[in-house]
Amino acid sequence: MKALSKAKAATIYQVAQRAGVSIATVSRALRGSHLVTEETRSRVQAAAEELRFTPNRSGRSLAEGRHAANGIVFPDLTGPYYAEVVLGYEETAATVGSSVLILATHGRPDAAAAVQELAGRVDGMAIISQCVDDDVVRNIAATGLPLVLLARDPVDGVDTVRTRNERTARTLTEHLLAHGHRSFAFLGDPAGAPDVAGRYAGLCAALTAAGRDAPAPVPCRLDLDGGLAAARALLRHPPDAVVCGNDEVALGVHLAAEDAQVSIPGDVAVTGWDDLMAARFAGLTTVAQPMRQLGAIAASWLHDRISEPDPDHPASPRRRVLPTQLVVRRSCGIHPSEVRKS
Amino acid sequence: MKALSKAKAATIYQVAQRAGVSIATVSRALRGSHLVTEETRSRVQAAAEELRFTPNRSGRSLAEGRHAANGIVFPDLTGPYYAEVVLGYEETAATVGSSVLILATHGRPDAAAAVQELAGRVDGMAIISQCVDDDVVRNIAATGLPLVLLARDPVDGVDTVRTRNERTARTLTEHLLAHGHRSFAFLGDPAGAPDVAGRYAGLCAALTAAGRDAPAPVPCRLDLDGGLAAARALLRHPPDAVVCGNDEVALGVHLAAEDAQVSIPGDVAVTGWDDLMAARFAGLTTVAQPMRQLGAIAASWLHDRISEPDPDHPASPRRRVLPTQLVVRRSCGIHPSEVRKS
DNA sequence: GTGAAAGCGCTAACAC
DNA sequence: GTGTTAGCGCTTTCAC
Repeated sequence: MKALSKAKAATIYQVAQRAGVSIATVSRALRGSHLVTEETRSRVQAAAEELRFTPNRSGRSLAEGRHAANGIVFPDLTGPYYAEVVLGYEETAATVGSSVLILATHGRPDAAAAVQELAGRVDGMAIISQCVDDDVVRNIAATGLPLVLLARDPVDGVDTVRTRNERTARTLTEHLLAHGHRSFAFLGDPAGAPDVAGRYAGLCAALTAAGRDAPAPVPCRLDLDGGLAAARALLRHPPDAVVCGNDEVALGVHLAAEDAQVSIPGDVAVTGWDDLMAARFAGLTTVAQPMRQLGAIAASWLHDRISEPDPDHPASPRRRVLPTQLVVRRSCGIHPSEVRKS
Repeated sequence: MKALSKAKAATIYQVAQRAGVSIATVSRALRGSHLVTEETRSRVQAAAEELRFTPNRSGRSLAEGRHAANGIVFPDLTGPYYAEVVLGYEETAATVGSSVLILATHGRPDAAAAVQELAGRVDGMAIISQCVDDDVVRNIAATGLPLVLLARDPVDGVDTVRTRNERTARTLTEHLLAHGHRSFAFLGDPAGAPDVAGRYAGLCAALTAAGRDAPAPVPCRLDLDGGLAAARALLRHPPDAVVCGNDEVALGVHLAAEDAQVSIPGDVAVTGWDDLMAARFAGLTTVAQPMRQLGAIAASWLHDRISEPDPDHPASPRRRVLPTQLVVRRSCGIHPSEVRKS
């Protein structure tokens, strides 16, 4: 038995030689074709194991004309939101035999190039939120590469999955109004993300319907620090209620309120969005959304597209809006005795 | 201008034909070689854009003999812990030009096969915790594929990065003893993860040093529900302090305590590990660890290995233990007035 | 049931 | 500066 080179991975040729067969037979044997005698198969398997042979995926992909891999692009993985979506995606992709490539854009200027390059290594790709421009999306879609947009405004003929924002934001606002809150602030930049835009729109719609003025949004980064910074200014003259673009912002407001000795919900009500684990422990009223499912649907739709019978006449684009749910906790001013567990 | 086929991605041959040059020139032009006139380059670029050409990565990888991609394997992505590690990994990998493939094992029985298959599509791979057996790790390492183990007991000659567990657990325990706590419980399965084992060992060491008996561990799943379930039984006769394998478990204990009307820290002290965002809002005493950095180091070491000058004589295996830090909040019994913000 | 050989899309010598 | 061509590792006809 020859010494194994530690540096170079074994190829199908070496396995073939060792087993005394042709590379075609090795390929067949290892992939479970029934066109091989059991005897040959076990000889091949033995050789493959001795050489620790792992088929080179590039070779295989090239020959098969597919990558058996999908990509997912998102702005970041901080905060549980994207992580959950990615996980739902991975889980479903795995069940249909696709590997998953991730790409975080981090707001990098060269994000477009990175996405393009990703497009060359996958059979399909999901894009979350506004991490790249519509132009980039259109270019890639025009390539024929299957695409699914998540939590993002639809583009031309591309599949899109979103969660319900506007309607639930209206419900949330009505709830706050019922609590007697009259003056409102909104933390988040509607222009920055379609989800935030929808939430702001819902707030405005409900306020207008109630005969009240809608506040101008207070743009801020969608994380703890963003909320903290925005709240510091805001809390000097607090409104009755601060509606935040997401939970992290709302939690930032919590921290700022603590610093400023402002009581929640005594002095000001606060709401978030996403229902992160931390929201539960902070007693934050928020909106739960099926993040995992968002990712799962993307992976599943992508798989459908990839295995479409006639790619020249693709099925018409799919759209779906997943329901979201108001989760009332104490931060919006509900009486302590009424606080629902969970 | 011919109609673009929507179904099939363009190849270098089509670009060459359209630009009236050879494929070699296309390759050179597009990759910024200086061996092309500017005039040719722009012709090629125009053709490439018209055809929306994206180089097929399989072809390229095969020719170059490298994938320009790294993998990372982890048990799950729920809870912020792994997500942070993965993000740190992605971030660093991106800066050195590697794409990232993720693989969640979910405790699947065929995890080994999935990891093997992953090994065939990457230039290197990081493995977090005990998501696959040592045998699998050894097999892959023997292949010559660069590997880094994270938060896992070392294997043979494989690079390993961990975070400090035992010593900080001792510090934590001493802190609890100083609070006057005398009876302890530990929630988590030391046999399930090396991190947990280290934390338990530290607890025991500190207790033994203080002349007290170490409690037997109470095995439980490392998530909210695991902690909740384990705590329900435990809280019927609560010890002075419950030391948990991680924050999620500790937060589960919080929920159980709330249900059972047991006060934290009045009736029982609780501590976690990881310093999740939720821990801050739950007032949980815990231990912070540099998860992001863990991932970043893995990616960087992998890159070093991959570009090692002489793969036949690899540098000796690297080991590193990252420091962790006790974060004292109110759940361990500190007086409210002393609670440190953060 | 097995082997020989033709690609898959690309890079990199090597010619010119 | 550009073209020709030989692979990279694999799958898959097509012969036998």
